[in-house]
Order: sequence, then structure tokens, then C-alpha cells
Amino acid sequence: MKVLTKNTDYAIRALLVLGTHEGEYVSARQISQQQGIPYQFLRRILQELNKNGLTTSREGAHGGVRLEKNPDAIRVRDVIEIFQGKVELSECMFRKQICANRASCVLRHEIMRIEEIVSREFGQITLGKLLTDLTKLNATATMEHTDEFEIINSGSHEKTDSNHR
Amino acid sequence: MKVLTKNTDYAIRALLVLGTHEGEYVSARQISQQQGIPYQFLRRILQELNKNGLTTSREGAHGGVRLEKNPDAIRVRDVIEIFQGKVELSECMFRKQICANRASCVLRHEIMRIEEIVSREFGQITLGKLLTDLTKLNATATMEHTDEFEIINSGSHEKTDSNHR
DNA sequence: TTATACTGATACTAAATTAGTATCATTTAT
DNA sequence: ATAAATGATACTAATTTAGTATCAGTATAA
Repeated sequence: MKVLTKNTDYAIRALLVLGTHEGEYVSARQISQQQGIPYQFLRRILQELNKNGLTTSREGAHGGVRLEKNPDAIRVRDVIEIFQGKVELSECMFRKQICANRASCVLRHEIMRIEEIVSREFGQITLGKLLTDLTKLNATATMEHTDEFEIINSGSHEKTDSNHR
Repeated sequence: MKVLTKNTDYAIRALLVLGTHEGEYVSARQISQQQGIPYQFLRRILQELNKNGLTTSREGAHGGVRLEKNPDAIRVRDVIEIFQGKVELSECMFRKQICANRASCVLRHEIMRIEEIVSREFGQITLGKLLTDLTKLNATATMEHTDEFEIINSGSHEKTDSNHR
């Protein structure tokens, strides 16, 4: 039972990076490398965030993406909805044929209730909150190396795409 | 964001049918027709329920599947876990590389919390409860035709598989 | 004025999951 | 014997998720 897809996961991590650089434009390449997210995949994700008004971008050298909205106004639920559709009954075998069958009707009722809970919970987690958590975590973390909160993606199979032609 | 797959959905509906015939063996064909579930697909689902001890079966003519456990002892969560894996972090991009990255770490923390809530909620819904709901629904439902709670699956594309060779 | 570092747009492929179908062997009631 | 059932398992199709590639255009700065 997968709750978050990579899309959403990467998007939130990217937003966290942007959140630690508020006002600045950060390039997809930089985020990709810092977070170990496949470059081209990330690019599409960032474009999607742009289209949804969470970020804005600047083209050309020294360009990149910048957080547009206030971190406290960005809810994890919003991001989930961009990439995975509504939490509440998006995939609905139900709405189309509402209670065509009473057995699915009673089940549906319970599922809707739980989906509402999940929606509410994800609606309460803002980027601002995550950034605070991150700061705390970084503060506690026995102050060693790493000037960022990176600690890359344990030597996985993923190439960060080193296309510096 | 799909919460239940067809597998799970069909399984629960099948269990509801069995629950309304406690002690009796009901054939896959019968359930398939009553609920509009593709026959072969349902067969595999029932075998899975058997293997997990929720039901038992009898072969041959007049055979079928029978509820083995008490409806109050069957939780929707159990069924979900059979077909979709654990609610809590089954798909874990996390457990394998726990907090390799602090950004995913803060996110993960929140997701785990929500998954626990979901798990708890689904753990509280038993087949017994659904059966009660169903009975009420049937009682309220302006007593017309339909001697069962069927009202088949609105003329869909699915064939119930009329393989009566 | 040209090389470089970027984004925009979009098409494509690959992998994984979900959904559904088919077949054959065996069992059991009649 | 035959029909109605399950057991086991292999197969296909559809959908979703993940990832790659390419080309056009823009801004900076040497």
C-alpha cells in the first residue's frame, strides 16, 4: 500500500531544498545532485510545480526555480493532489456507479470516512512545518561535515545524470 | 490515490456474501454472478482467502467456499494486507535506506504517523460491522424486489463468464 | 557574439503493478 | 458417467509509475 509515489516524494524534497533557499533561484541540476533525484524526472516535476503556482522559474544561466508561495501556505496534501490526484476518492470505482451494489456501498462509506481523515492529516502538514523539523534535525545531528542536509541517496542505481557536455 | 485495489474490493464483497450465508458453502460462480465479479479473477481471490484461513472450501458438486472465522474476527485491514501488503510502510523507499537523506527523513516521520492512523482505522472495521451495516441498509431500503443485496454491477463491460459448458 | 547554463515542452521507453483470462487436473454429489 | 465444483498455475492485457531523451529558446557573462 504505497502512500506516496516518487513524483510526490521528489517534489516535496525539492520543495524542502527551495525552502532552505527562499527567494533564491536554485537549478534543477543542483537539486538533482543534492537529493539524488534523476535529473530529467525532476525537471518535469519542477515544471509541474511551476504550473501549479507553487514555484516560479527563471530561464538561462543562473536561472532555476524559486519558491513562490509561503512555506506555511504549501500543504503536503496540495503536492499529493498534483501528482496523485485527490486523496478523497480520486480513484473511484464508486462515484460513477454510486452504490450500484449494497455490498460496495457499505464498504465505500467506511473508505470515504478514512480518506477524509487522511486528507485532513496531510492537509495539516505544511512545508513550513517540515522545514522546521528539518532545522531541528540538522541542529541535533551531531554537527559534523555536510553543509547541507543532503547526505545523498545511498549509492543507488540512479544516475543523477552528469550531462555537462 | 487509490486506497483499495479490485482484489481487496472484490474480496470484501465476497466475504460479505459469505457472511450472509454463514455455515453454508457458496460457489464462486454464485458469488461472481451476484456481485458482478469476473469469475476467474474471483476464483483466485477466494483461493487466497482460503490460504489465509479466512475461509475454507469444499470441492466437487455442491462445493464452494465457506466463512471459517467469526465475522467479528475478520478485519478489513487483514484483507487489505493479504492483497496489498501492510498498510504501514509496505512500499518503503524508506526502510531500506532509513533516513539516508534528512529531507526524506522528516517526510517519512509524518507519513508513518498517518499510516498508523489508517492502519488503526481499517483495523477497527470488521466484517461483522459491515454485515450489520448491510442488514440495516437492506432493512431501510424501501422493501422492493431483490431477495439479496445484489443489484448487479450496472451493465458494465465485465463478463461474469458464462462458461457453463 | 558566442559558449554555456539554464528552463519549456513534449515524446518516448522501461518497469512494475493491477486486472483479467485460460487451462487442466482432481474431487464430489447425483 | 456426468456435471458442478475447487486447486494450481500459466498467461495476457491494461494501466500506472518511473525514468530517459531531444530540441527549441532564453539569459548571462566571457
